[in-house]
Amino acid sequence: MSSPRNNSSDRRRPGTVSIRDVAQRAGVSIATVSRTVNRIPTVNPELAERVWKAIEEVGYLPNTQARALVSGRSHMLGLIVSEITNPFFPELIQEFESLAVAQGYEVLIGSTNYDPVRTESLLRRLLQRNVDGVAIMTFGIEEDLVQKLVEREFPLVFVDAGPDLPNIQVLKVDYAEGIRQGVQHLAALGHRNIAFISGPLSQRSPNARREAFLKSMAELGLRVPPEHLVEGNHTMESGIVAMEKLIALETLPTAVMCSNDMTAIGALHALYRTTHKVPEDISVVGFDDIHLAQFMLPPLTTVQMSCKDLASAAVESLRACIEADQSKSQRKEWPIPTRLVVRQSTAFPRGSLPARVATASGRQSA
Amino acid sequence: MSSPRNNSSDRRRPGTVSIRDVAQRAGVSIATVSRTVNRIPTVNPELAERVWKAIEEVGYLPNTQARALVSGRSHMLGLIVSEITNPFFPELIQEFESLAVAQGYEVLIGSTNYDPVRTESLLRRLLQRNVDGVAIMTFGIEEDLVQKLVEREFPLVFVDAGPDLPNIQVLKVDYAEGIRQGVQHLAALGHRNIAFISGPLSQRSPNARREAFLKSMAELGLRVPPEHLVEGNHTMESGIVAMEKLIALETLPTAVMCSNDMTAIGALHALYRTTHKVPEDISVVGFDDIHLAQFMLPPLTTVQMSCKDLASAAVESLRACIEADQSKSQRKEWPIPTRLVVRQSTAFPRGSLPARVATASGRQSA
DNA sequence: AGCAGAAAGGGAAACGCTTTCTATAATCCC
DNA sequence: GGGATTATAGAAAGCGTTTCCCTTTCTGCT
Repeated sequence: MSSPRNNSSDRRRPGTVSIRDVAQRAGVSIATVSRTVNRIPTVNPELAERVWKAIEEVGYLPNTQARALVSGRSHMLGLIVSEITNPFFPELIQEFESLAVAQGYEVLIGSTNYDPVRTESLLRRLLQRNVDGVAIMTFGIEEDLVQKLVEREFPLVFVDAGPDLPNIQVLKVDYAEGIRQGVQHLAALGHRNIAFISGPLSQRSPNARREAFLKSMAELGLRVPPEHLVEGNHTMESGIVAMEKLIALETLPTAVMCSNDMTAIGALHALYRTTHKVPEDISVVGFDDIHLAQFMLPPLTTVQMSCKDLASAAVESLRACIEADQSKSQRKEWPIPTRLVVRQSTAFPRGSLPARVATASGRQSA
Repeated sequence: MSSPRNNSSDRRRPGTVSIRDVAQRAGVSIATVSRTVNRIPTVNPELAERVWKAIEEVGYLPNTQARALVSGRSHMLGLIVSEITNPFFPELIQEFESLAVAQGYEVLIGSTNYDPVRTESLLRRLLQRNVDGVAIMTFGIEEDLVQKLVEREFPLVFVDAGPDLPNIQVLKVDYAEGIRQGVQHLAALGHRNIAFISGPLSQRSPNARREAFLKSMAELGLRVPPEHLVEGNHTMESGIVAMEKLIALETLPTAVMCSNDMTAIGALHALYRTTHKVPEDISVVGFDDIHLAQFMLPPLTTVQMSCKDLASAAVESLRACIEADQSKSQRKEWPIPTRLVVRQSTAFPRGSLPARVATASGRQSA
């Protein structure tokens, strides 16, 4: 009882039981307990059983910090998003988290709110917490900032583009395909005047979306006057403002594509408030396919970018990177497909054939 | 160089620098470095400066795991919410996180999705990660489950009600006040037939909201027939379904209160699809005042429960609990006020004075 | 001058675990 | 049956910190 290191001692939080308590209870050494817990095959099955029983009895939970300290792996992943209040991201977080947990990782979440200062301190905090890897799913980030912080080989996954360092993976979203489908869908309905409300052009991904739009239009020989390209910031409010700008033009475009769904929802609101009817007066297409999109009035036609795909590629690439046995896993790119989901916010432009014939407007009672 | 423990040694992740590297560089012992970092006043200012310089030069970041191991504090807080995809919760998470970070805590987030199994494993994971405290902001949880897991004195904060254990704090949301304001607002407009769409009644908080509604109605001598009380589950989908049930009744109530905003938004959709006009045909009141509420069509009248209040009470109570020097901080209750925010989804019932006179319907162009 | 007490830095233990190394007992082969 | 091999368990060395305790050097007082 006077051993210098007796178990269940001094000032630990009451109820905390350590590996020593289990060892004592089972009458084995702590090494054996550790091996049992980690299912190392060299431990005698009978002994193992005794250990498990002891674990059960004393209610032992291995201390993750201690584990992390000795193994060098924290089994935590960082997840950085742009804005947690944009509904796209909670959906992404949910997927990411459940995949990560299934692989035995915990997730530390951070939202940059588009603020470089916040972003930097966020990343620093994550590094200090010894996360095993970070997914930066912000659709645009100051790269030098990252580069500065992560000179060491550190598992990192970006969306669209990242610095060219070892261990850095990139999820390449195929904006071109989904957006082309959207443009072609509108063109097929007869639209010629299609406007685009972009995200913040200081960032990479919003730019890529806009480029994809312009390219798709060019392919069809459709001109896009500069006043039909308005910049927003991916929030609903900015969608409202942007749409109001378009409404103020002499000639309203007959269709609008938006860089994300929240923008499209804002656009819908602006149109509704000014008694423009969607899709009769103007068609609207979003991007992301968030859950809310199908519940809009009318249900929103949008380009789907599956968070499932995004999340699973992110988790998978990080895991591969982390668990790779020093075999330098080459920087790898993971393609993320996109595709158009046609709902009821798009129809023939006014003046062509009656819209109702071709697409349900969704405004009648069921 | 052949010392058994030379710095920047073997298989640590390249770039990782420990307290020893700093000590060597500054020509002091690791104890001094530690004291410097922790700003213990007994270290000579000149020496401290040398140490800080060395820290800067080698790029030292203290290892949080090691710190946690020895100090017994992980400086992490758990935050459990019902459903991260319900927009109320990201708003709450954001507030909670920024307050926690300001206090030097990191946040581990979990979403139960109303699944007791998930909840249990979630809580277990958090305990295993040695979080210093957990905020269970789920508006309803199986209490025995918690009781079982948290027999030890462990800082925990609940919404509405929790088991009566030491170190357990409760945020008492004053549903009565906000809901009474809502009911009285409707009654003052002339409504007599007011329906209520509740949340899942298996949980505590939805129940409290419903009770508050019934009580407020009773105070005014207003009867609530059973068919005007319909149960949902706080999702938009359930709001749609619930509203459809009300619409199918022989006589539509003239107003509906909802247990949360997502339900109200669902109700709005159901009404819109069946060509009922809000607020002319029927008034709708929500609860929570999520960001989206003001962007509904019409902007939603709702009872505000400030996430700021909720988050700051949660963080503050946990912090107090954690940092209390064993002085048994009595179980404390923290009141959270609620209040009605009148927007444009409520008006005189049809048949009374013209609604437009008294309340802007918000449907005209600005 | 001599000593008490303070100031300040270093040595080393401890936190709870993993893992290597070593010791013992059991098994094998000729 | 004896030496060599193979299973299996324990001892102990860390992992990177904090902190207790001790030593050394001063300062001040009689």
